[in-house]
Amino acid sequence: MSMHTRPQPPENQEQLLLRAQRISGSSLGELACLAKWTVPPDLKKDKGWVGLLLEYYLGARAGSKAEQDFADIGVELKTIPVDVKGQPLETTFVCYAPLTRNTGIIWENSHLRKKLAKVLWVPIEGERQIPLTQRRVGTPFFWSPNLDEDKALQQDWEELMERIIMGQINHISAHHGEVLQLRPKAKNSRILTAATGETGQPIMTLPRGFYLKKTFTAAILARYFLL
DNA sequence: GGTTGATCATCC
DNA sequence: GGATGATCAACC
Repeated sequence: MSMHTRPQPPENQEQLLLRAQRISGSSLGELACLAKWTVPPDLKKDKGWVGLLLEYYLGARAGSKAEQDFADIGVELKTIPVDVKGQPLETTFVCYAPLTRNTGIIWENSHLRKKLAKVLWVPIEGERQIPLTQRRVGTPFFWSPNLDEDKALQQDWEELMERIIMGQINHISAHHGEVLQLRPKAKNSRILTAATGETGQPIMTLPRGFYLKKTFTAAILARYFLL
């Protein structure tokens, strides 16, 4: 890598993949330097820093609120921290779970399915023993759920949504679900959002997000890299 | 507060 | 050691 300027949004999927391939093998310190970004000492107070740096290099619109990072070309970007064996070190956040006005939503039209329809996975070395500047970008690849993966996601999503709609939100833990988890997603545990209680009454509860379990993303990575 | 980007750190 | 519940920051 030499000179760098922030790219425009990619015009097509091939261009996006080429950009990601071009920075694979680079260290985060190298990329940050070229972009004139300051590298934080660690991710304790900058948990999204790596994702934002990749967004910058790939031309994602900063602070995008669209359904996907690259809505025009139908792609969601996910960086995923991996260990030396290529195993995921963290679960993967997908989207918030709708806790109200959710009775008409079906799997086929769900936000989660839309987001996961096509993902550009970018593995990044994520072990804490590796200084942030020295962590390297891995090989990027496109993924779309195969039939089995789609069915597994659908089953968990429908089961979790059913519980939410039935007022069981405060009885759902991250143990529910085979490939998906429902877990808190908020600035802190004092944040509240509207939901439905056990007798159908309005309640306030912690916002929840859907996360992909590590076993699920590990299989995706294995399917690609062992192919 | 809601949504984007996620990882931290305590508890099992 | 790993997963669950908690948390951090920017933008709106």
